[in-house]
Amino acid sequence: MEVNARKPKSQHARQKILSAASKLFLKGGVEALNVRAIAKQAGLSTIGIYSHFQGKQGILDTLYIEGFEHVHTAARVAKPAQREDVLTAIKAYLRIAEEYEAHYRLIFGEVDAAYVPSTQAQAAREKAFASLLGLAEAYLPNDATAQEKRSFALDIWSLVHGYVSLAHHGLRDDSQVSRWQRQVLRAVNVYLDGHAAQQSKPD
Amino acid sequence: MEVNARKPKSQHARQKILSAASKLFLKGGVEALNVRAIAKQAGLSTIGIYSHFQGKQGILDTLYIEGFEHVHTAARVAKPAQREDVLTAIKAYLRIAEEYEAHYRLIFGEVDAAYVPSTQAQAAREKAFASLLGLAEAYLPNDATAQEKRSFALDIWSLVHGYVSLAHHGLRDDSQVSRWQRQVLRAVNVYLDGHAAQQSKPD
DNA sequence: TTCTATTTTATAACAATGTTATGTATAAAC
DNA sequence: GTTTATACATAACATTGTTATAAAATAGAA
Repeated sequence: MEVNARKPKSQHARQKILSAASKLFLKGGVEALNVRAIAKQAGLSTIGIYSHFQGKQGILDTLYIEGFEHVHTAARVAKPAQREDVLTAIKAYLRIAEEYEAHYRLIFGEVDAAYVPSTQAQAAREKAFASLLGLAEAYLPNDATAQEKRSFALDIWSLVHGYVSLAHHGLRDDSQVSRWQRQVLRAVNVYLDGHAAQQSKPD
Repeated sequence: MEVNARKPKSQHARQKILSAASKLFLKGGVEALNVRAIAKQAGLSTIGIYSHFQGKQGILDTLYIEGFEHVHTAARVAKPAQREDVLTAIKAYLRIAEEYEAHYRLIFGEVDAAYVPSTQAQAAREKAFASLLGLAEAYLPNDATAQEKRSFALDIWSLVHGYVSLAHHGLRDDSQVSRWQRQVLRAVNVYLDGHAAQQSKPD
């Protein structure tokens, strides 16, 4: 009676644990993620977290990777990109920051000062940044240097992430999310205006 | 033999505890702040943390207030302010973010997801933001609306804080602090160019 | 100064949470 | 089928914030 024989039974446990952790995380953030709660939600004991994920760190790393994968997805654009495409990517980014708030807080360290992402988790971050570089490449002129692309990507990311972070820490008044997003997009437009003015007058 | 009779004796203990906590915090960040370590550093038992500070939360709140007081100090400028003055304030902000990194991480939540600043601590944040509004007011034309000032302050703060936050989370390559700071200032200049262009063409 | 009330204090115990240890069960390899 | 490796439940451990208890110290009133 081996039903679903393609996946070893232990992978069922791994999936159960990850599914339980994700459910708790999406609903209650990282505070809801303690090994006893995860084990209970999965209908198992805590030891599986250690055998399958090497402990709580492994759970957090998995979620961290998911978080940056969302960022990666949002930032991807096709070449060439106009201003509207940049703004569309930023809207997607902001949507993810809202919809996956727990992930967002995890990837930007609002978790526990002791959490240090694993090497693999850090690779997910690099991949997400690479997609932002892709956005810069698609938007900037073909003769833009690597340094210019990098600077552009960092500028945009700083501005947008800065807004998200300030919102997380009490600097957003009671305005609606959509209004805050319009603020972000307006700020990015101001930046893009300044950037365009620089491009049109070579030093 | 009441030497230093102006300060009740219990205030000596309070000061000892705060001094011990600050010393640990500045050196080891929030991870170094556990009640047993603080008590040991102060040469007392842990109970004083509860009677004088109502627990660890009180210690964190006190340090959080210090953090935003540093921000407040950096952002203060005299009226009227030119671009150079804005850049000077940003440099001061970046210096503080570097020199008081533990404070900076505390005020932006890189501590423990369960830490929620007290009402008094949140007031320190509002005061710091008020000084950024003052910066906006000093820089913008006299007929700028409150909304314009607020937007400007948030834009600048988002951009600068965004850069600091990205640096905290692995997005700063191995470049020197001063080079990163030049990046921030360049980005702010791009933004200010865009902003100036908007000011000179009313919609 | 004495007495009373309040606050502070050291110490032990408790609660929560990540982790490890132990022995058993299951899965994989031969 | 036997042996080896992995997964598992459970209990115990280690750490850290907090509370409980009793005693000491301080502050305020008479």
